[in-house]
Amino acid sequence: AHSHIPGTHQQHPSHAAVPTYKWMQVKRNVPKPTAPKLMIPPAEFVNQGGIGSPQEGMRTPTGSQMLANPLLNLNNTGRTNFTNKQLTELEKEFHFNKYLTRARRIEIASALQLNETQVKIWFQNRRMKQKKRIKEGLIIAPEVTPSP
Amino acid sequence: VMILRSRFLDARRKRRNFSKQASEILNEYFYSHLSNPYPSEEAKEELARKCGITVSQVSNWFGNKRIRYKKNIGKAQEEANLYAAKKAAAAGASPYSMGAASGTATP
DNA sequence: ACAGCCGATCAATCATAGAC
DNA sequence: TGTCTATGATTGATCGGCTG
Repeated sequence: AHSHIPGTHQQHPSHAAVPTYKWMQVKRNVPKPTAPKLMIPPAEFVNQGGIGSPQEGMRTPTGSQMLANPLLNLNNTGRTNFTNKQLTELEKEFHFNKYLTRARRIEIASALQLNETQVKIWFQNRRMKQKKRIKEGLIIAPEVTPSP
Repeated sequence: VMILRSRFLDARRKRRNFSKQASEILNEYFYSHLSNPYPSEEAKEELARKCGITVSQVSNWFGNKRIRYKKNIGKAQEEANLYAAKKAAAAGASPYSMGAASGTATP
């Protein structure tokens, strides 16, 4: 987003080299604070007794949220750390529908404690991910109901 | 413990560094288009072919390269720039450098 | 007007290969 | 043989453009 007509304006003459073009100065907007987040340490809610259900798609990003107590969020940045449970549910829903209806989105968001936007974005990213995989030859057929 | 599980699913993350030659090609393109290091889909396909990697990998490479270049600026980047610029100039007509955007002007 | 989608990219992070 | 750095991949979220 950003690169218009290239090679047109350097920030400064800079005798030597390394001009510093605008793409180098692109700064994305702060990732949003994401939900107010209640700071109530639910204490022993860490998770039901042990690995009750490691889930199919267990994904443990070391350290970060693996012991995720704050079943939701982030540290300081706007990047949300989805829990395994959330990802598992989203994945399950995706398998059912590649696209969400407004109503469904609200249900999911509510059930998983996420914003509607986060759910929406997750599905968008998930679709792109699948497209990429199919393109790379992996993964099975597209399986699109060829609607007659 | 659970970390073990990570490999289970994240197994794909078994990466392998690209060949020296592939990196050379990618860097050459990057520095010879430093003013706008955003190869088109077609350019990516060609780079992928020449490097023997996938288009996605080319995209990942440029994405990482751009971000990491910014994170420095005025570092070894300067050096690498000269290196690549020179090399590109020498190579002259073969690889890329065609009309397209601009040209790196060569001030 | 407008929200959702696409395609590309960003930015932070993960996990490992390779340098030392 | 371990430690530290370079690097490829992943992913929640943003940017600009297009569309119903």
